[in-house]
Amino acid sequence: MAITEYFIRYLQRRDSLSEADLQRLRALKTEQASYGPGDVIVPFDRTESRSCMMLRGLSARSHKLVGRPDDRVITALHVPGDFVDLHGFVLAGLEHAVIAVGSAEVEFIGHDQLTEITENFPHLTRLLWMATLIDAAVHRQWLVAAASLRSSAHLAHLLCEIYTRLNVVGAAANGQFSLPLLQRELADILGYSPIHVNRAVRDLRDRGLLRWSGADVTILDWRGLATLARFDATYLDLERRNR
Amino acid sequence: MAITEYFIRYLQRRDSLSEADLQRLRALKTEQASYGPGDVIVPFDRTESRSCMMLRGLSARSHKLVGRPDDRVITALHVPGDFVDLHGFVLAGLEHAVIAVGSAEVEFIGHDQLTEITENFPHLTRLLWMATLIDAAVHRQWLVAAASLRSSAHLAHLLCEIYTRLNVVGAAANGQFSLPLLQRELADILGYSPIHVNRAVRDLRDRGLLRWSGADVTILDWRGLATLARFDATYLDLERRNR
DNA sequence: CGGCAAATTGACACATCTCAAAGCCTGTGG
DNA sequence: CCACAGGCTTTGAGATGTGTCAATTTGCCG
Repeated sequence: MAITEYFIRYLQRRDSLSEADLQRLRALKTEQASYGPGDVIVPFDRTESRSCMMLRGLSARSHKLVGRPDDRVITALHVPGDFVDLHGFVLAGLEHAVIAVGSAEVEFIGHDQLTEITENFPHLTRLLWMATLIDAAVHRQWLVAAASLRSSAHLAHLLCEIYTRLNVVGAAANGQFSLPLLQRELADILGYSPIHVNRAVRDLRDRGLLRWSGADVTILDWRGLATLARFDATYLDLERRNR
Repeated sequence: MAITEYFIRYLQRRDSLSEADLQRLRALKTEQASYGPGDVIVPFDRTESRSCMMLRGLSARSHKLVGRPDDRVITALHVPGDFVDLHGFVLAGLEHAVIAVGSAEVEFIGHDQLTEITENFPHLTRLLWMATLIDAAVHRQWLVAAASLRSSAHLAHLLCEIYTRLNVVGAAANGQFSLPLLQRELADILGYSPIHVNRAVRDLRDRGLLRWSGADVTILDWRGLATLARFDATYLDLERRNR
């Protein structure tokens, strides 16, 4: 069972891979698994011995709140090609759970293989490190968005980012993509109430920026959406360079 | 000029360092520099060839907003021992500036030395990686706080975190620490207006949770403050383990 | 057709922002 | 030692953004 080609595209968009790096990646032993909407992919647990990568669909990092079992906060979304909980390999474990958004497929990679890569493949190690740092840059951008954008613009920013990330790995084009997020889940991501998310969605529709029915989103006016969101993709680090 | 002992304490709190690792760290060639309040330590620039570590004081990651030159958002605070822009080594550069909060001293480390570490010191490499991942966990926690806490509790969470991080490296004790942040800067961190920050500070004072005058903060009721903020230090990954 | 979950809408309460003004501290020059 | 200036902090009042609750509509699936 070979590692997803999405991840290789993700890396090749940012650096070139040597033949040895490519072979090492393709030789990874993985286990595949499928999940339905809301299923827990990686439980909140600090003893996991493998990390997972998205193959198909979306996943989210879901934080429980102490003393409020009904509420949760989603701090990240992951698209195909993302190495979702790579950080669980270096840290003592996860401080949150990873759940499926819509139906999803993932591949698990044992931490022993990652340790081996850090011992023998320094360049590949830096690229894995890079992947976790891009996640961190996304976190920072979400903080910037949360602090500086009102609801519609904040939602618009999320949509610009997700579309761009899907587009990078070839999972979306022509402004169209599938976003199987409930408005309740969007609320957990943006930090608003579900009702307010609804108003933001309607606002973007009323402005003629997009069409959105069920899970199908079509961006009608990219320029307008990106301007409203003050979106600038620099933080996704899409330059190709030696690392 | 030797690397800061703070960083070694930071690492030793989370893993044990071999004699070889310690020697490599202490042999790092560094350049030291001092800054006054508000000075730019690392400009917004994608061509920096060295990374900096906090020696004394605080620094912040400051994001400019497109089209709003007067506003900015601060997405991270760094205390002594933090390897502030280590991620600039692996990424194409920074998407933000690093500025001094109060007066500060830092040490710069050339990226060539970091590359050399990734080639020859896999365990040390994983620890550097870990440091950047703890920063990412802090970002996530800030997102959780922003989405789930109201102003006073949100401010309380920041104070609990900064005190804990200062305490870990031995830069604060007995609930007392120096926080040379203007209320305007606190506003840029929390995503509130300076006026609202002021009301939050007053609220914490009125509840008898802390004393705060100028840059001097004394936490009078840690339990109360942590409860209000729903603070749980797990995300700072303070367990000692092999990585 | 019926039933359920999600999406949508309206009305009102609460949180936070903005603008304006007053009070406080500190450094400087007389 | 005092007077002053400037920046920061503090306070007040009204405008805007967002949350909550309740009800209705929509869309999917049995």
